[in-house]
Amino acid sequence: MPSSVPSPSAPHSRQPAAFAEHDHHDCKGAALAQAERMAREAGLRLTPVRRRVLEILLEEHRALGAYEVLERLAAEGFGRQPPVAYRALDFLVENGLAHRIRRLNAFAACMRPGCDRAPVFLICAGCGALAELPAPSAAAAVRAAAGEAGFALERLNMEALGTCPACRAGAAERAGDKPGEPA
Amino acid sequence: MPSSVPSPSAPHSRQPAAFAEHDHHDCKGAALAQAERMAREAGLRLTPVRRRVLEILLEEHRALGAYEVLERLAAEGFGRQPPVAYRALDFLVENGLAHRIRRLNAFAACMRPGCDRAPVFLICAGCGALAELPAPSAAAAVRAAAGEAGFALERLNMEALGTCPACRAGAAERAGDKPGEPA
DNA sequence: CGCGGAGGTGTAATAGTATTACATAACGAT
DNA sequence: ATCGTTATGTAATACTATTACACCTCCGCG
Repeated sequence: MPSSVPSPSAPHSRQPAAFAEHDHHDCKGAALAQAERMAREAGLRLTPVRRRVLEILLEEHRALGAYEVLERLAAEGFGRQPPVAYRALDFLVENGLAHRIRRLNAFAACMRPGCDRAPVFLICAGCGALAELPAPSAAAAVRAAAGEAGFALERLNMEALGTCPACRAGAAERAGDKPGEPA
Repeated sequence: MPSSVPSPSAPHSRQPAAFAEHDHHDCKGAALAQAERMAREAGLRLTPVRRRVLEILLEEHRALGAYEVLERLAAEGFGRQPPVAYRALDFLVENGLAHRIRRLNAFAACMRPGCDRAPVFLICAGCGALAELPAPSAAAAVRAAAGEAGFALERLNMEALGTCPACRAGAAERAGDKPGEPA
């Protein structure tokens, strides 16, 4: 039951869904619908394996390893060899429906298919949650600096490790109930 | 002989050393000296293996896999098991003397020990050259966005894939001598 | 209808990257 | 000199990813 975190109020303004309470069934459905629309328009073949992999990735706001995905596929009657998972994952990444999180050797569904192609990924070291944060100004700054160096930029990946709001709150509690920054 | 690329003039203004002609012996020596100074000041133990690994990384402006490093270590009489390389590499990364390039599953010497802890890495898809580009404004933008989301950022990694000035020039030539953007 | 190509799915085998566990040796401070 | 700590070395293994090839299905075309 991913949508039942009962903490009462959202303490921060522009949190990605991954870090906030939300109706995950909706959030998942919306992303999937958007992916399907895109696929139809772009003439992509969202076959059963591919679609199922996307659903699997959408089930949680964290990154899954290829072998983790593969296990679930195998359990459902799909192939049980690594290429089955890798091919579907590569397809999704290639077409902007999923992201590869290199720091984790893992994959995550894209929460904004069609939007920002160079978001920042926030990885919580505490709970493993993964958020996709739009940061156009960061991407622009990189583009500018690269251009000045004469480098033709094709792909950009930004990944951050840290602590999500919930885990910060938890840590602060355990450290002695003063909600300021403990250390 | 890494310092003998005879192209006549530098066409761009603020190129990192990796993309420009330069005296590599100097560049290497400077980075090593700076690393040694830092180690002394911080009380780090830059042991023979560690120092040698740093030298190996400094030999070229590209990222080396752990096993590539290991091979050279083994050939020189150091241990021949993976942990030998990984431990030294981890030490260097941990202390800001090297970087892990996740897109390549590889490691590279830090060209500015003590400076920017969150540079952007430019990876040339053509020749494999790797440049470390300071981009404080990009890092700042990410920090700001993360902070707004209530995320306590600890580590940030930005990696870009593209084409370096030299490879662009080569490609343009092969495509028909018009130095503008071909496609 | 039968044929042929393209792309997709499946398997087997293997390559490449990284870690755990444990023994030994070097160092640094009493 | 001795003890705790840190570093080095090995063996074994876990985890991640790719290559090579067989089959099959879908589609367009004669």
